[in-house]
Amino acid sequence: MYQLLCDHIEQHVHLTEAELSGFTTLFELKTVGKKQILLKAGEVCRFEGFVTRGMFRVYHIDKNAAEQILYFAIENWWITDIDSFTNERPSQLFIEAIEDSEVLLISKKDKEFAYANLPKIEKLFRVMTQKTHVALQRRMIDNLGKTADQRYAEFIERYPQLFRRLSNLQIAAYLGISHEFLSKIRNKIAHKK
Amino acid sequence: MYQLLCDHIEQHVHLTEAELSGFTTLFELKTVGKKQILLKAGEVCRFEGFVTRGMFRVYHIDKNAAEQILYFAIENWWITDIDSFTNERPSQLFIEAIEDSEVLLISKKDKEFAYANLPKIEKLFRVMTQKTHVALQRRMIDNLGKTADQRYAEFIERYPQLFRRLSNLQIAAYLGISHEFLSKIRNKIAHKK
DNA sequence: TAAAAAGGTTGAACAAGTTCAATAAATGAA
DNA sequence: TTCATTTATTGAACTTGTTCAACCTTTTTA
Repeated sequence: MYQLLCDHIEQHVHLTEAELSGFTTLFELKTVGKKQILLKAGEVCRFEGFVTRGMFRVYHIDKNAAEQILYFAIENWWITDIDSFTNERPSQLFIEAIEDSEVLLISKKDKEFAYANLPKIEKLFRVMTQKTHVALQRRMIDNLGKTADQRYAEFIERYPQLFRRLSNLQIAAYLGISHEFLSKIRNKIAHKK
Repeated sequence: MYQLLCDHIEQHVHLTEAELSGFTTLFELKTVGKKQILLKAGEVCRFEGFVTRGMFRVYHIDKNAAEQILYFAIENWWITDIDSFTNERPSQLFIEAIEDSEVLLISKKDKEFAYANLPKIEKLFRVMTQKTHVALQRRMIDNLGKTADQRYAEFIERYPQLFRRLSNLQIAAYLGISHEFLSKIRNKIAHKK
């Protein structure tokens, strides 16, 4: 599973053997069963994680106990509450495995060590945060201007590999609609052809 | 107006006199009149800008000619289409001055020069992108789970300095609702007291 | 300073999305 | 396999938000 991480890094920056192993040895592998929770709202997020197997959801729970899903993460994606992790403040988010999963974890101290000693790692995370930000901007625009039907159709098209592995409950929480309404959208699509 | 930029940088990283002036001389001051457009969808965004006076909006226009506002930027905020700028691809966004404004612009080449020669600048932009990302995540969660009334109330509370300077048309496009509906929300609030 | 343009409000009819409750289907654990 | 739990579907009543058109106020500009 360290190979997945090495491949991922190589796609963004070029490190020497020594740099690469120096960085990857800062990570610790953790096995997480389905429905197990890695982070609870209220706790400080002590890790940044690279998913090597399975799938996670990062979500918020509001006063009405409704869940809003910020993102899903499968193999090769990162999970953390970036605000809680970097500023060491209590998180507003939950992170939960929705499949049996494996994740490589790095602590804040070790990440800062990497930033201080491996300038290319600073670049890696700057570029990754930028990419994530661009994706979130696009999603924001879609949410501001599009109907649930359109957002659902685009989700399927953009993330077919997530779509296949997710329940409609999860997708509805990601789209910001009730699962009943998603069911009605699906019915309409099925009968339209 | 270079002083504003220097102060802003100082809040995030500590640079020597030489580093600071080496970086800030890469910027060029531009005066932009109200309603003037800095970036049109379809063009490649050739600048990253630091606002020193006035106000901008960064927005998208969809197939129905409706506008979705991604963010506003007043003094001490940055404007760019980060995707178009870094990857040199056609933008999907517009950037327009909504007041008479002044902005300090840096080109991609000069920004890369800064990244290569001033490692602290890489950190500056990583930290800023992270902050922006955290704010957008919170806004995303609000959009997924809250009604327009709640989003409007929170906008006023969180950004009173923007609220005072913005028309309801702009705020509606930011909240993702019609301006007529925003008007009805305002009416309801006014008569509730 | 008049005219035009832009911004704001209101109401009525409509469309999009929620809630609740009932039921069915799929999955998981014993 | 069986029972319990989770997930998905459907309908009816309701709430939230849109659209369009009319009208009024404020700001800009010739």
